[in-house]
Amino acid sequence: MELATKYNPEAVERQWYAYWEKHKLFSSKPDGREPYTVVIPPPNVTGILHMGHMLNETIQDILVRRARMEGKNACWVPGTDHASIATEAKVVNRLAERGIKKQDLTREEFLKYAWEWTDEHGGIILKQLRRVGASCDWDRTAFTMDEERSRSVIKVFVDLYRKGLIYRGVRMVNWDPKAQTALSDEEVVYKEEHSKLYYLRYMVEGDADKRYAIVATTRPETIMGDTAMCINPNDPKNHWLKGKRVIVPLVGRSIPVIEDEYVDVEFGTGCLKVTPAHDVNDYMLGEKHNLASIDIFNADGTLSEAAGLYVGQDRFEVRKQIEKDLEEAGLMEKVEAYTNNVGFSERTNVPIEPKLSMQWFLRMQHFADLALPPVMNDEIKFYPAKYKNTYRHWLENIKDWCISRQLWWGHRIPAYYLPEGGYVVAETIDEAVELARKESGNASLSAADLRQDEDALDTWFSSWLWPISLFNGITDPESSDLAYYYPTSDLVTGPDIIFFWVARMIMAGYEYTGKMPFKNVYFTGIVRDKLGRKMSKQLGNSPDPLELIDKFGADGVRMGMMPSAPAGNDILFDEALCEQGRNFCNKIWNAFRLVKGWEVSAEAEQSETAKKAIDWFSARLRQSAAEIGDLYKKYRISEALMEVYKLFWDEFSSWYLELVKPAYGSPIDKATYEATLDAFNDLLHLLHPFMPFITEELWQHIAERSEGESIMVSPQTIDAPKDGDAPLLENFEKAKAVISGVRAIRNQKNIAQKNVLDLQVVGSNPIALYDALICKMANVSSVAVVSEKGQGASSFMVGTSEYAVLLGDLIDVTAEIAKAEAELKHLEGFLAGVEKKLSNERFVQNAPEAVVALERKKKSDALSKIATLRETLAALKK
RNA sequence: GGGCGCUUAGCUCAGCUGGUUUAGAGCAUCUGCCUUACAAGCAGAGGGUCGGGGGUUCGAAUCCCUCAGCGCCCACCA
Repeated sequence: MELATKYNPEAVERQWYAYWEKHKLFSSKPDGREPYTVVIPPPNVTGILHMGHMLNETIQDILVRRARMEGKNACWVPGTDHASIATEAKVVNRLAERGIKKQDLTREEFLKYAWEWTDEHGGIILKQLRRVGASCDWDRTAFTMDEERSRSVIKVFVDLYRKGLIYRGVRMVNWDPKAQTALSDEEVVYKEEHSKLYYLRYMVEGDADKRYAIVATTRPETIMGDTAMCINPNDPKNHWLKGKRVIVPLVGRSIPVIEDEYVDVEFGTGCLKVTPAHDVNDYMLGEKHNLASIDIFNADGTLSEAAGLYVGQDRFEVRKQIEKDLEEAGLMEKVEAYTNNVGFSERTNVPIEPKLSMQWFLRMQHFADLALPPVMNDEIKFYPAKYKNTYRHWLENIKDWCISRQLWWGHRIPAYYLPEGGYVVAETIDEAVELARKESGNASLSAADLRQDEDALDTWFSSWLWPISLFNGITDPESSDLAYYYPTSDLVTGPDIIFFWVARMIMAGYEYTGKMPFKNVYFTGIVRDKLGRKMSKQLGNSPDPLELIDKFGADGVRMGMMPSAPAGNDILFDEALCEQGRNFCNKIWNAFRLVKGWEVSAEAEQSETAKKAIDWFSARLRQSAAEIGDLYKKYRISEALMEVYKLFWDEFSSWYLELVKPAYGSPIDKATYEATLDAFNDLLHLLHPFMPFITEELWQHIAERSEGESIMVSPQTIDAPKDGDAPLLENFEKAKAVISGVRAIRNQKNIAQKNVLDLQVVGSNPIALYDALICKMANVSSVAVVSEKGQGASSFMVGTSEYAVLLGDLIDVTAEIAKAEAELKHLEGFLAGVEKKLSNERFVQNAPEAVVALERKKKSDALSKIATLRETLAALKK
């Protein structure tokens, strides 16, 4: 078999993914095994894969593949989210391109377009996930608006309504004038903005001296909605305004001066304009002081008839215009530059307008009480744990959730209005009619008489059911899938949706199953560019994951991202990372080429060196596998990968393979060859979760694969560490140090590897059993035990043993002296530190015996090394 | 304004309840090598006193206080 010198991922990746799918290797059905379940954070149905997904899905796939290889029944459920606002916005834009306005369509017509769009784009991202290697059970693919999930949402809404947890009412909500819908508090992002602070003159009504109050505001366009001016009763400078009335500038309306300690005396002039319809705090003042509320805005952010002025103009146009008009009217005192925080819609990125409107809300205190304890007491574990704080703070300050959206794309609220007023909430229209008849006493009411609420539900009102609804657990609480797969095992997601999604899933989980929805939450970081900036279209710093996969292979990109992505840490992405991943693939590939290129001989005898190498490497494998298992348990996945990486590259390739490699032109003995294949097989198993494609590709050449088999379900063969492993590994490290010592001397003296050298060890040889191995790797004739090292030797220490390489004329005495003196200085400093400790009586008395004993060992070792060095120096200086 | 977290080699990070030879890894760097698996490689090397200051302790990167810088979350005084 002829193998290329470079690994070509393109040639194997698609083929293996097709093979996995064909043989349903990701498929999961309940059985007697321990389940391991992950539900995907559903990406937007019309979205495409970005670097954030790439990281997130890679982590999930590593966990899922690892669990699968451990013999668990791994089930990773994929799906997409209908993303109501985002998708509706996209559909609206697309229609606009065709010259169609949403307002001109009926709900049904609009939804037809929306489904077309969904069918066209939905599923793209699921295809892309396959390129990454994601081992999802595709037969279980779900959509938050498919029939099962929709029924679940409606059922839950009705249930919560009947439990009294959902209510309808007029409240001040966050209004998105672009999407023209209410938003939840979580969908508002605050940004600092450089704006202006306007000081307006409010003339005092009937004041002979034409005195006026000055009100500072950032939003002069809202004065048409003013229904009071407020001062702090304890503010002496404004005492004179008490009980007076003032005239709203330009508008001419007379409003009362009210008093409330809410007003900050220090801000501006201490006079606050009160606009109850357009400011949250003003709204509270209005409630308290029983003020009128004038809603001066239309849903799209233009001024309404109620404003009386500037009707039909946009809010920001009006701000500019009113500034001029106020100045012309002599009602503007001054304008200052001002920086304040403005709330923006997370989706449409336009400033939020606080607006009074009729909405549906979910009472959250009940859910907060359910969801806080299990996280705080670690029944549900967060990785990293610091997010527990964030979680607690939100739950301890929970506010009711506005769940209605003035959108068509989504789950329509199952509330039905009766002709003569009032409404009923029901899962189906039939049930609604029945309820309506009872409610109204009118037995002749029919479906046609009822009008369903126009609003849709917040997307997250379906997402929060995801771990349950994926297993049909809402519509069928006795579902066998639910019983088997739920609670799910691990959730992998970003901390940015801890409130939107994670917290609410925990709430729904306990409410509807009485159990947690998942046992562990792994929070990923944000993928940034190498300068630490967020990836954005504007900056053009966001690579396309699929192009990266084309260039470096899926395994290369996966492996490249992971080492620098510990849980909760942002990753500074650079293509160089993928190069490292690609190089690693190549390393694995070439190691395989080497092994497969060997000619195997049944007659050849196994060398002592090969035996030693095999013993050592199996111990090394056991040690690493245990370490890796421990790291997985702690969700330190990047460190687990680093461990595998070093194991393969340094220990296996650089040491083991070089040790067992037969001389040029010679065959390898059968026993060593088979042991090497076994080790390779073990390594492929450790590598597979991280790099599924190349490991599957190579495994077929190692194992006798029959159609349908796969490395991912083949048994692991690495044992737990054994008793003798530790000393064996320790001694082997010494042998490596001796070899490295010789090589370093070669490097310094420019002596080629092919020149055989003479090596001596002074006094005794504690690792004599590795002599042959050292001879092979360091290319020395022997390891001679001598009482005194020979002339012209360059020496080095391994532990407390002194090794010497005989160099004859090549020796550079000055350099040797300098080297020895530097080391002596270092050791003397070290010894001084140790002796300081040991001469401290309190240390000897208080420190644990083991620690003191260790210090004594350090001291004697140091003394012995110093003695050796002094002798060396003396000899050199002769 | 409140809270949380971070600051360890050029870069990205480990270093858990203070003690295992005067701090580790990967990448990058430097030197020498086209050595018959791999130059996307091999061998070797250099590089930090753990943000500043103070304290606790026999002993601190590790605990406490303080200052500085950075990041995130929440609140949202017009």
